[in-house]
Parts: sequence; structure tokens; C-alpha cells
Amino acid sequence: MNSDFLKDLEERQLIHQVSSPALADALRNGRLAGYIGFDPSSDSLGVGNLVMLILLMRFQRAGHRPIGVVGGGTGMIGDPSGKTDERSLLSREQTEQNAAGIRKQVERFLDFSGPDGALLVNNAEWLGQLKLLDFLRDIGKHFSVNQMIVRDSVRARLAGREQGISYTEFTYMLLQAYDYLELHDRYGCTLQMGGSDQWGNILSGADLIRRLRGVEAYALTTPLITQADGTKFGKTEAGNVWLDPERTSPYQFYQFWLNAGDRDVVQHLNTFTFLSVRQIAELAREVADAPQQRTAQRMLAEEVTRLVHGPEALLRAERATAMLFNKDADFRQLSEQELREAFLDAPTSRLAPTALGTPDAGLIACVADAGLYPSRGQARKDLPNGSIFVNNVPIRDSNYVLSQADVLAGGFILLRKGKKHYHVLRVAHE
RNA sequence: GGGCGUGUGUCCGAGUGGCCAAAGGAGACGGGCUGUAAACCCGUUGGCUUUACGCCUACGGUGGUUCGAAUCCACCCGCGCCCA
Repeated sequence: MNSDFLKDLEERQLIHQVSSPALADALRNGRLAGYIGFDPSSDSLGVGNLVMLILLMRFQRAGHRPIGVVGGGTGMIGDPSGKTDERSLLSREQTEQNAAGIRKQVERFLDFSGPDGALLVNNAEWLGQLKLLDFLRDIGKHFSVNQMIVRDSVRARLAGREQGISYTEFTYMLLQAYDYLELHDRYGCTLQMGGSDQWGNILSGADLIRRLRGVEAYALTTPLITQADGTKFGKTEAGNVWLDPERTSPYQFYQFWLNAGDRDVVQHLNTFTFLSVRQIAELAREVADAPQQRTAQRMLAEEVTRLVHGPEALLRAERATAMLFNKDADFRQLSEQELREAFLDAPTSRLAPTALGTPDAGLIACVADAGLYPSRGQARKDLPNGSIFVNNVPIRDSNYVLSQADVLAGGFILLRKGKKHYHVLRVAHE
């Protein structure tokens, strides 16, 4: 066993709070079981959750036993932490479906082999069995409402003029505490990790274990991922960045990381890659010396895309990037094969060959129907700015009609809005 | 259960009978600069079309008053505060 885990996290500045200095010794002296929970509020995890996934991987690599917990039970209630509004409840079916999706994703990141391999459980297993009266007597009795209401997540809602907090959400923290207790009893789990917003929830569980079992259980939280420009991490124009390739294509995923700001990229490297601290320091120097090269961003995008989507997807994303952002690229010169590769990930729709040259192939209509624009009116207004491209050529004629002359090798027409929004029209029959 | 308040476009927020598709801000999108960055500047931001002082849909819901309602009335729903 080694103590590298905490040290590594420290060097990477991934520690926000730790419940006790004794954790370092515990980690050094033995093999711990530690858990992180994943909330099934969607059927896919986003890049924000990736921090936690990778944290579990680091934990496992350091010689400990990671436990992933899918919150199929707690997801029925909703965690009020960090939320300003009462959440609307997801249906039972929706929660189950989401939990299944998340389970599949978490699986891919951990090593389950061996008797001491990683574990993946769903807290609906035990929360679903709870009897209200038993729960109130055995667990509820150990919680002081006085303490509960001073918790940030609760106080914010209590103080808010707009929104209160329902009894349901108020109870959430007890359930998460109970999870920790259950995992302790089942697997000897004595560490729970999470984002800094989970601090209170985690401590509640640790307290419960100490009171009921007389065992010290630990809490460790990571700092919130911030972005220098103050925007929220994990979003793009298109919305959330998901791990599910169906929702966020590997190309978009790669692009997301490639676009990391200079001031954020080092933090991201520390958080999302397994590159050594020394390598990262080297990259940090490159950011300072030659920011326009974006060496660090490239490395980040490469590492994370490979981890999440695999080497082939990474290769495709890199090729597509090379082609799409080559200003001089003449799409007419590209072979069908090259086009296919570059646009594999781009949204595609079909255009009937018979429509070419007719009003049905009007550029404004096509670009709006393709989803590049929410409405024709908006497309019409943007077009004069030179924001709409056909095969990489800006079109300023709002009456432009796509014709046979626009069709590239393989029957493609490439529509583009702005700098980086592509759409492929496949000219083909049904 | 009672009293008071509140509900506007993606969000915040003005508007208290016509001049309102609705001020202002934020966000978002597009353009410029640049490094597919940040900052900054400019434009757009309900939908449709023959882009027009045009049509449609919109100010929690349903009805009503009125020539005319986001604005007035009634009831309902959500939310908050206070009382029980």
C-alpha cells in the first residue's frame, strides 16, 4: 500500500477538504474501500462527473478499492445541494432508466476483476427496502434538525424569498448518510469522496457511522471546477458535454477540451489526465511561452478523448479537426473517403436529388431545416454577415439555391454556420 | 384553513386599459480582431412569409368587462411570507 493517493491529489490541487488528518495514515497503512455516488438525474454522465470517475480510478490505481454508487434510490428524492429550486421529481421509470445508463458508463472506467476489484452498486437496493418507522427510529433519531437547518444547502433555501424546500428534499441528506452507513456495513467502506458541494452530506454519513458503529469514516472533497471567465464548466453552445457519444460526438468532445482557455488548461490537465505533475509543469510552460500553439490543450483533448472514447475515436476526431480548421481547405479536392471521415460526427440529413435547383433547396430553408438555425428568419438575418457557408465558401445571396454544382464527392453538401457548426446534407433518395 | 403578496419572453426585470412582440440587463448566436482563446467592438435575439407601418402565437390557467387587456373583474393553479 502506499500513500501516493493523497499526495498525488494534493499536487494536483484536487483536495478541497479532508475530514481528518488521520486519513493519510489510514491510506498508507492499508487498503481502503472508498465510494463516490452518481446521481441519475440524466441517463448519461457529463464531463463534470468525469472528475469523480477519474478520482475513483486514481483511488484504484493507488491500491484501494473503489465503489461506484448509482443513486437509483436517492435519485427518487433529489439532492438539494447547490440547487436554488425545488426539483421536480423524476418518474420511477425515468430514474431506473437513467440509473441503468449511468451504471453502464461508470463500468467502463473501473477494473472489476479479482476478489477485491471495484464494485458498482445501486442504492435503490437498500433504500427501496426501508420502512419509514424503522428509518425514523434507527436513523432519524441521530439527526438534529437544529443542525440540519444550518446547513448551507438548506439555509439558502430557507432564506430564499422565492423558493422553500420540501420535506422530501430536506430528508435527502439522511438518505445519503444512510448510504454511507450501509456501504460501511457491507463492504467496510470508510471513505466517501465527492465534489465540495457534497461536504455536508458526506460528513452526515461519517458522523452516523461513528455514532452507530464507533468507527472513524472519512470524507474527502474536491474543489469545484472553475473557469477563468466565470462561465460554468462543462457546457458549450450546444449545451452540456456528455460522455455518451450519442449525445456528444467524440469530435465535439475533443473540440470541447481543445477549446479550454489558457488559464484553465493546467487545472484541467491536473484534474482530467493521468499525466505526471512534471509533464504538466512542462506543458504549463508551453502555455506561457507559446499560447498560440495550444500544445497543452491538444494534449488535454487527446488524453481525455482517448480515455473516454478510445483511440480510434480520437484519431477520427483529430483528423476531422485538421481538415475542418484548415482555412485553405478546398472541400472539392477531398476524396469521398476523406469527407466521410471528417464528417462522420457531424449531424447529417438527406436532401432529395430532385430538389436540387428548385425552391426546396433554398439555402435559407436548408440551413434552418438542418438545425443550424432555430428559424428561417434568424438565418436570413445572419446570412448578410457572411455566416453561412456552403462547402467552406461564404454565401451572401439570400436567394441562393443549392444545385448539382454544390454536390461534392460521395454526394455530400457541407453546410456551415459560423466558425464551427457543420451539417452534412446527403444528396440521395430515400 | 385564514390574511397578505407574487407569477411577464432563455433568465433577471420594467410595464398598471390603446403608441406592447412588450424598456433595460444578462445570456446566447453571428461578424470583426486573434490563437478554433481571453478582453474589446459591432449586429441579431417569438414564429412565418412576397421582410411588410403584414399575418400568427405570446405576459400562470379559465372565463368575463371593454371598440380595445400583460394591464380591470371572478374563479382556479403554483410559489412565498405571516397567522392558525
